[in-house]
Amino acid sequence: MNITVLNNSDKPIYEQVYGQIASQIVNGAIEPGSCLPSIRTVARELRISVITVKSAWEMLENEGLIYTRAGKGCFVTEHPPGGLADKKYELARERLGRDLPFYKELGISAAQLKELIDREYPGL
Amino acid sequence: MNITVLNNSDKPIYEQVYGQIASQIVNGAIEPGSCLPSIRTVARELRISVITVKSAWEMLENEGLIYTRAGKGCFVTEHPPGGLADKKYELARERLGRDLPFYKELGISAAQLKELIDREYPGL
Amino acid sequence: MNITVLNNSDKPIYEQVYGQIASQIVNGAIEPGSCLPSIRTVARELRISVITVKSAWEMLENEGLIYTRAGKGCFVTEHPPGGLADKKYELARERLGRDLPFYKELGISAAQLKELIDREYPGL
Amino acid sequence: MNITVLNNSDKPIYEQVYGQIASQIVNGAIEPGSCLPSIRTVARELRISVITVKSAWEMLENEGLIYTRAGKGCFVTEHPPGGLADKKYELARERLGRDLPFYKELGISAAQLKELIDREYPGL
DNA sequence: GTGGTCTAGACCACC
DNA sequence: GTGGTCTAGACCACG
Repeated sequence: MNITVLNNSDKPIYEQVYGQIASQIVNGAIEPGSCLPSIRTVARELRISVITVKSAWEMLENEGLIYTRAGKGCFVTEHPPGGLADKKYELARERLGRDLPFYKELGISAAQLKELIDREYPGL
Repeated sequence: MNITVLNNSDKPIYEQVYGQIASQIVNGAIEPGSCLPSIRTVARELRISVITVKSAWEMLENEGLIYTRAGKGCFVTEHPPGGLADKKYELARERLGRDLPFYKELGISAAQLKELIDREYPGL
Repeated sequence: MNITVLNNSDKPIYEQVYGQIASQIVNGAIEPGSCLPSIRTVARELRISVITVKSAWEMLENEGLIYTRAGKGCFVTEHPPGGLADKKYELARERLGRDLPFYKELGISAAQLKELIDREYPGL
Repeated sequence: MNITVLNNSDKPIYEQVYGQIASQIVNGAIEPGSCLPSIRTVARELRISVITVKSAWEMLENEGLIYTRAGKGCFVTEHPPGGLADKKYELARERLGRDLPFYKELGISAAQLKELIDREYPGL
């Protein structure tokens, strides 16, 4: 449960939090079935607003990655539809889908795009 | 000079307009040196505000894709620094750069990403 | 954070505001990393439109002198590319470059121009 | 009487024309007392509007560089107040005066400005 | 006719 | 509260 918030990022804070939690869930870094820390705890530790954390948690719930039990807390879904590995690809596919029209419009072919990835992806 | 505006898009209108014009310029669909239609004309045709069009035009000018002459109109830059082909890759690289951290965080490798592209890129 | 606006100036208001803020930033009069007053506050104090202030702020952002975070405010860039000292010379060089063709056309030599500066620069 | 008009200049056409004529007068390239070509002739040759040429001629007249005789034409002033050489410096001083506040505000000293000139003035 | 600037007023997302 | 976006309507300089 490591989260880092950058105030000078271009992404809103709630998306930063969402992204990091989501990644740790699909990567297995956070145990399926485990209980997430309360939004108030997270808010206090990251020194951000409770509402901001709540937004992130809501995104996770909408994605089916966690579920909420009133009065108990939020838990990582044990068996998300399709499994965790699929979730990972689903999130990536969704993101890629938003950009492909842009590349196509620009006249970038799949081959050229893959070339760009090789050049720009430093961490393999 | 084809532009389509979606009001229910998540992208602001001026960015939609910018993206479509920018693409047509770097693709050569719009002649270098030619005069763009006046912001008032475009605003009328797309049924949006003059200022919204102007925002898009300003982005194009900041990118060095067009230059504007008060009282005359806006013209496509003949020889942008680096050439049009470079501009095309520059725009794509910029976009890709915004997403790579996301994929890396998710645990998607370059190989997996390229696989995704092959599966999702219908127009080759 | 001192700004003075002259309505009868030949320069548009947003450029006046931009110039004064930019100078105070490159001079260190405004702390790097600090938060600028909100565009609404500045607009109220200077009795100008919010949008006019926003134009100035956008110029500052395009120059890389500030960055803005929606819902938080606008912040002075801590480490602009090249450093603040370079920014200072860059702005001066840019301005000078616009005038040199004029002096050359007039038949003023570099020596004569420097002579003029000595005579006209009261503050050394 | 050589004038070149650049459509893609950032300066308005009437200022381009004004500047070139003014320079040629203060440099002696145009004979004092001589008759300038008619605004219609100039407009035809430069393929610009008569009104545009008229604006330039009016600036010249306001500067005291030419005078108009209705029905006869426009003539270069033989003895402008202070002499032609002074006019040259006057124009330069005026231009410089507009920029010095900018440099001072930026924190650029006279010495630094002269340094910049040496570096940026290619034609001595 | 063109773009440049400025205005007041509105709704939205984020914190 | 903050900035982001969009609107309608106005006046100006330029050609």
